[in-house]
Amino acid sequence: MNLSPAVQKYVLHWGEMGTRWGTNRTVAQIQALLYLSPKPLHADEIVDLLSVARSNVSTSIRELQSYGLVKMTHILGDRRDYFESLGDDVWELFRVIIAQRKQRELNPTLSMLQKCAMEVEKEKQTDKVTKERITNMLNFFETISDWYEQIQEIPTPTLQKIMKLGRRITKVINK
Amino acid sequence: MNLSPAVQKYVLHWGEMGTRWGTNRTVAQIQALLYLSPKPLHADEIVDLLSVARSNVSTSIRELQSYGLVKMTHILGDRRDYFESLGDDVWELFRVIIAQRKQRELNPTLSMLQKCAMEVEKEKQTDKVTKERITNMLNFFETISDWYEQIQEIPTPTLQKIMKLGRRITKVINK
DNA sequence: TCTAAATTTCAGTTTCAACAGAAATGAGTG
DNA sequence: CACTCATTTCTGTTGAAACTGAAATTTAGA
Repeated sequence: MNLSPAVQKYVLHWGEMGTRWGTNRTVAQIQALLYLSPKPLHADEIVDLLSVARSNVSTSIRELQSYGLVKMTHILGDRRDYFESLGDDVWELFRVIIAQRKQRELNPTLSMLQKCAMEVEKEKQTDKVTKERITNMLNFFETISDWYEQIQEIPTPTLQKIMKLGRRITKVINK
Repeated sequence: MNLSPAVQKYVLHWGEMGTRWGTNRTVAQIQALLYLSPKPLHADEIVDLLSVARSNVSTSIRELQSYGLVKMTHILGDRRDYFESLGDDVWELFRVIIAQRKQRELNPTLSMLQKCAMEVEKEKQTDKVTKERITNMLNFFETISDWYEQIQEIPTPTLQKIMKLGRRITKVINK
């Protein structure tokens, strides 16, 4: 049981990048592996293919499931859990990632900014510029947060169109 | 020399989040501090305010400068370097961050995917589904990459409008 | 050119998350 | 209800990056 060179390259790279994307190597590798696999895999196959500890696979899969990136399936006459990735629509993956990022990278800051904006207003010694910048940042985070949420509801073909439009969107908007 | 409670909260939070945004705590804290400061600060002031080592400030500032987030200024009759953050337009900050992310989180994967897509075509033993998924992911990354680049060129007011529109953009697009 | 202030480089340490392996728990079968 | 296979939890280890403090370098002015 082993991986083709191209698949191996993909999985290893995905693992390395995983750290920059906010997860750890194993989680990213497993996601890559399941994404590329034409059939569901069970935990021991993953252990084999990636040479990581069984326990590590267990916790990583759990994380992926909690994100909604990986689903469990079963095979008749086999007690073991099998796993497969979302994959038929890459844009659906994108939405899941966006939701995750919002929750981990945006929401905490958003509520901090709200508190800070309140508090700083009462501070007489604080410079006007400082107050203004906190407000600006708050507005920015609110806008981005909303956008992240609305993205969720745009169906794939439309989303694709928007992205492909790129800056030509300017023409449409300014009408 | 000290920080008001609200500013302190902001800076500390920014530092914690920094790790999730792809930098380290000190870099993020300094960026926050300079963003909120109504006047440029020199290195020793930063050391004082954040209680970090002088050398740490030095390397962190360098990183921020390389991103284009922080500029150096001078004051007449003072040899020391003073630093200030971009801040008048939060959306300009956003563009810088986007450019950074593209370079670190997208470009490496984009070129990996291109290589993999080439290679995997030659692999006869590899499943059709696998090949397809690599291609899909490549297309996705190409689209997103383009989008990141085009975002750079959209002026702030337009960008703001687009974001505020959110999913109502659908109506405009589908015409 | 020399000196003192300012900055940067470097080597050692500290910190923290990722991971392995063992032990514990759970679940299906005879 | 025991036994076995599968999964999860827990604890200790490891490795990588962040950070400090000292030493080295650079820079501006006399």
